[in-house]
Formats: sequence, structure tokens, C-alpha cells
Amino acid sequence: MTTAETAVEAIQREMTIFARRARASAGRMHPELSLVSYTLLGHVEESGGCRAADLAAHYALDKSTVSRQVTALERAGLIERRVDPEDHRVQVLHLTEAGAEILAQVTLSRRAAFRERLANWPEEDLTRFARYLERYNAGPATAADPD
Amino acid sequence: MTTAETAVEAIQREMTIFARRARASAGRMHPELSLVSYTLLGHVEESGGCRAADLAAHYALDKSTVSRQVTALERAGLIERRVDPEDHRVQVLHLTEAGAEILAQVTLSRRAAFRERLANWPEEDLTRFARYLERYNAGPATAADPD
DNA sequence: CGTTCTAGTTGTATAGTACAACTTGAACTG
DNA sequence: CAGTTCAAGTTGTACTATACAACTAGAACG
Repeated sequence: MTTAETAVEAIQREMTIFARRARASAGRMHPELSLVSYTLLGHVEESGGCRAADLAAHYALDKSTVSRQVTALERAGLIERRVDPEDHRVQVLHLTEAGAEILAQVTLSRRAAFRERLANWPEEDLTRFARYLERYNAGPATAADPD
Repeated sequence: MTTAETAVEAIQREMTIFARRARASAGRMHPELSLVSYTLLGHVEESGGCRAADLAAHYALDKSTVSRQVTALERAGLIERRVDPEDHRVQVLHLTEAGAEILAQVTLSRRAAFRERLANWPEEDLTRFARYLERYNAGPATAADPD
């Protein structure tokens, strides 16, 4: 086996480990927010207001799933739905103040966890690792994400 | 923000993206095998026969969850339970021939997917990326995996 | 013995998901 | 412009993975 093949296997193995851990912790990421609702909330913030259908498309989720997540986030007071005056079928989603706060808080606590985990890494390794991950994720969707 | 902080944020962001994709595809990784059952099956193979309690401990799953997964894998004919003659409470799990075949096949198809995704990477980047992932996963369990 | 520990199963509940059927509103078309 | 088709969301239903708690069966210990 070539060096490159060995490396690919190691990448596969480590990505699988990470994916498994991710899966295990996704539901209890934060008392307030699961991994899914965190990412949805984050997208609503970044986009500055988007539709449920945008979330479904972006995250490859069924519209019914998004509908229920949105319902839950609204019940929790983290987002609000504003009916588009141009098209009454559309609800534009916005963070509430509470939603923005929680999102910021969760982002900070996640960041602190990552910082801690990466605390002893030399800067050069951090930047290279970040570049590799970006490159990996930017790749075409294949069975390796992480199928 | 320092360069290192920027890199940590990028790592967090990319790991979150990966975790979300992992979660989305974990259930439909392969017609035969979900991500969880794949890893369980892999562990049974590596260990050369282990108990359900070992799997639960290793993957931080409840014993009831493992019990049901094992039941499903047995129903599918991929593993068999052998009652330990020394201790009748214990069932030692072994791959069946079919289980070993399916596991090998899934491993190959996953490897092919990773290979394809990483096809254009220079060997040096592959080995460095692999080292970074290993180092990341080897770190102490924290909220960043990927909590 | 009988108490306590261990391995695993089963009952029950919850979260997240998909698919299908439906509702409502918009847009297009003869 | 009426009728059809398209689009955005919701709701009904079902399934999977999960956890926790209660239980069963067997082992160990004293």
C-alpha cells in the first residue's frame, strides 16, 4: 500500500470516529439547542432572514422536518415567522432577540470547547488543518461525507 | 482576532458542517448498514469477538440500545451470539461469514468514496491531514467532539 | 443460603426524520 | 377570467435511534 493510500485510510477512519461521536452528541449538544437547531438558527442569522424552504434545500432536509423544527424554535421563542407581504404563502424567518442571544452563547461555548481542544497546537498546524477541512468539505458531495 | 483564533473558528465551522452531513447520512450510509451498525460490526471484527457491554462502553451507548442493535444485526444474519460457557450471562458476539462479507464490502465502498474525494490531493497534504485528524480525535473528550 | 453484583432484555418515551396527503395562495394559460 | 398547475407549508403516519427504568437470569461473595 502506498503512503497516500495509508493516509486515505487513516482519514476515513478518523472521519468515521468523528462522525460517530458527532452523532452521539448531536442531540445533547447544548441544553437549549441540538446540533440541527443550532445550524438552522445559524443559517437564519447568516442569511438575515430566510424561508423554511431555503433551510430544507440547504441542509437536504424534508420540508416537513424543517416545518417541525421551525415550529419548535418558534415555540421556544428563538425565531419568529413574518408572512411575506408579497407572497402570502411565504414566511420569512428571523431570529428573535432571545434567539440571537442563545445562538451567540452556544457559539461561544462551542468555540471555547474547540479552543481548549486545540490549545496546544502550533499556529501553523491550526491554519493548515483549517485549510484541509475547508478543502475536504468543499469537495463534491460523495458517499464520503461521510457516507 | 489572531491568526490562530481565525483558524480555530474555521475548524469549528468545518467540523460542524461535517458533523451535520454525517448526521444526515448516517442512517442511509449503505442499504445494508447504518453508520452505527457499521462501527459496531467493525468493532466486533477487530476485537475478534466481544460482548454487548464492551460495545456499549466503547461507544458510550446505553446497553439497551446495543441490545437492540445486536438483535437487528443477528436477525440480519451478520453476527451470531455465543453464550459463554464460563458465564451464562455473557454472550460473545462474532461475525458470521455474511457479516464479514458485508463489512468488507461496505469498507471497500467507503474507501472508494474517500479515495475519490481525496483524489487530487498531493500525498504530503494527505499525510498531514491524516495526522491532524488523528491528533484531533485523540484529544481529551470535550464538548468539541463535536459538541 | 441469601444478598448483591453483572449481563442483557423489555417497556416506555422522546427526537429527528421521511413520505404522502392536504391547504392555501400564486401564477400561468387557453 | 376560469381552470389548471405550481409552490410553500402543515399535518398524519411511520420508522429509527436513542435513553432511562424496571425486570430476569445468572454469578459471586460472605
